Amino acid sequence: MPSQPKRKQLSHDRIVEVAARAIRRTGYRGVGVADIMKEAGLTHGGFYAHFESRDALLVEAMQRASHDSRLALEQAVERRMAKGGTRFEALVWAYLHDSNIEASEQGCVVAALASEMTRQEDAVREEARSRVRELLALVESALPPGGGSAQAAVVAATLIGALQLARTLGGKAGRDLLAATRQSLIQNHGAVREA
Amino acid sequence: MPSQPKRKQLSHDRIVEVAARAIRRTGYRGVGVADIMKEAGLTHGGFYAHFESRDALLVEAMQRASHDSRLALEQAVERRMAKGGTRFEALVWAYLHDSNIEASEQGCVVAALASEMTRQEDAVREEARSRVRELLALVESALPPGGGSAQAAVVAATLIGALQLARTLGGKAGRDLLAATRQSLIQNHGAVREA
DNA sequence: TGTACATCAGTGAACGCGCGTTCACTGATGTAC
DNA sequence: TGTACATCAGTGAACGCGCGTTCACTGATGTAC
Repeated sequence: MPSQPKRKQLSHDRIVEVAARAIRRTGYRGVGVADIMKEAGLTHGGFYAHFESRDALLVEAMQRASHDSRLALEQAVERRMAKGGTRFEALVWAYLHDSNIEASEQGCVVAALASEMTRQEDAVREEARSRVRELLALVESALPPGGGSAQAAVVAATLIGALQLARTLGGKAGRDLLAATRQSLIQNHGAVREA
Repeated sequence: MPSQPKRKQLSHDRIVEVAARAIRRTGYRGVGVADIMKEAGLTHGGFYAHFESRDALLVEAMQRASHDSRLALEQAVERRMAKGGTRFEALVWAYLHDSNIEASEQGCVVAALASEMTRQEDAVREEARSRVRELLALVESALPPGGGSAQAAVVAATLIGALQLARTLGGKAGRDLLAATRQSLIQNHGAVREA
C-alpha cells in the first residue's frame, strides 16, 4: 500500500473540488453528475466508481467547500489584522466584504445553501448541520472575551443573512446593506458587554 | 363584464394559494406544475390557461406568500403588543417564535427562499428583490424612532439568518439560537441609539 | 529484459423516470332569437 | 319558455428533454515468472 496519491485519488479530488465550487454557485440542484464530471475532465459513466450516489458527492462537496472557504477566510482575517484592529473586526470585514456579493463560488457554504438545507435527504442534511456548527464555532472563537455561544449564534445569523440579502439585491443596495451590517456588528458585538 | 368573481378566477386563486404554501415548504424546485394542480383539485393540462409559464406561477406565488405571511405576522404582532411592550419587541417575538421553526409553509417567504433567490430567471429574481425590499420596509416601520434603513437592514438580515440556522439545526439547538437572537436584537435595537 | 496475464480507471451507450409544455377533445355554461 | 349555437374551463394523452444510474467494454498500468 503505497502512500503516494494514486491516480484515482487525484481524479476523486478533482471531482470534489469542482463540485465544491458548483454547489456554492448554483445550489444543491445545480450540481449535476454529468456536468461535474465533464468539468473535471472525465465522462459521467465513471462517477459511480467514485461515489455511491449523487448525495454522497454532495456531502463531500460540502466538507470540501467548508474547508476551502475557511482557509480563505482565515487568510483574509490575518491580512486585515496586520493593518490593526481586533480579530472580530477583521472577521466581520472579511466575511462581509463587498467582493463576496459576487464570489459565492469561493464563499461560505452556509450562506450559499442555508434556505435549502432543510430540504435535503438525511445524509446531506446532517452534513449541513455540521457545517452550521462549524460556522458557529468559528465565530465564537473570534468574539472578544466574554462572548459566548449565544452571542456567536446572533452574529453568525446576521453574517449569513446579510450576505444573502445583499446578493439578492445586488448593486449599490447590496453594498449599502453590507456596510450597515458591518458597522452594526462591530458596534454591538465588538467589545465586552457592559452587562 | 360582471364584477362577481368568475369560476376561472376562483380556480386561479386556489392554484396560487397552493403554490404559495408549497414554495415556502419545498423551495422553488419543489413547486411542480402537476403537483400544484392536483392539490388544487385540477389536472395539469389546464395549467397554461392560467399561467404563461411555470415561472409566471412562481412570481404570483411569491406575491401571495408575501401578502399572506405579512397579514399573519401583523396579527401576531398586534396580539403580542396587547400584552405590553413595544412594536419592535413584538415583531422580534412574532418573527422568531419557536413555532416558526417548523411552520415554514406559512412563514416569511424571504427566509424560506433567500439562498435560492440569486439563481432564478430574471422575472422571478426581480420579484424576489421586491420581496426583500418589502421585508426591509416592514422592519423599518417597526423600529423605534431614530432607526433608519441601515438599522432595518441589519435587523432583517439577522431575522432571516436566525430562522434559517434554527431550521437547519432543529430541536433544542434551534430554539436556543432563536432565543439568543431575540434577546440580542431587543437589547441592541430596541431603544433609541445613544449615538 | 521480456512476455503473459490480471487489475484498474475510465468510456460511451442505454434505461427509466420526472417534469414542463402542447394539443385535440369534452362537458358545462351562457347567449341569440 | 324553449331550442340551437358559441364560448369557456378543464381533461387526459402525448412529446421532448434532462438527469441519475447501470453496464458491457476498452486501454493503460502493474505484476509474475
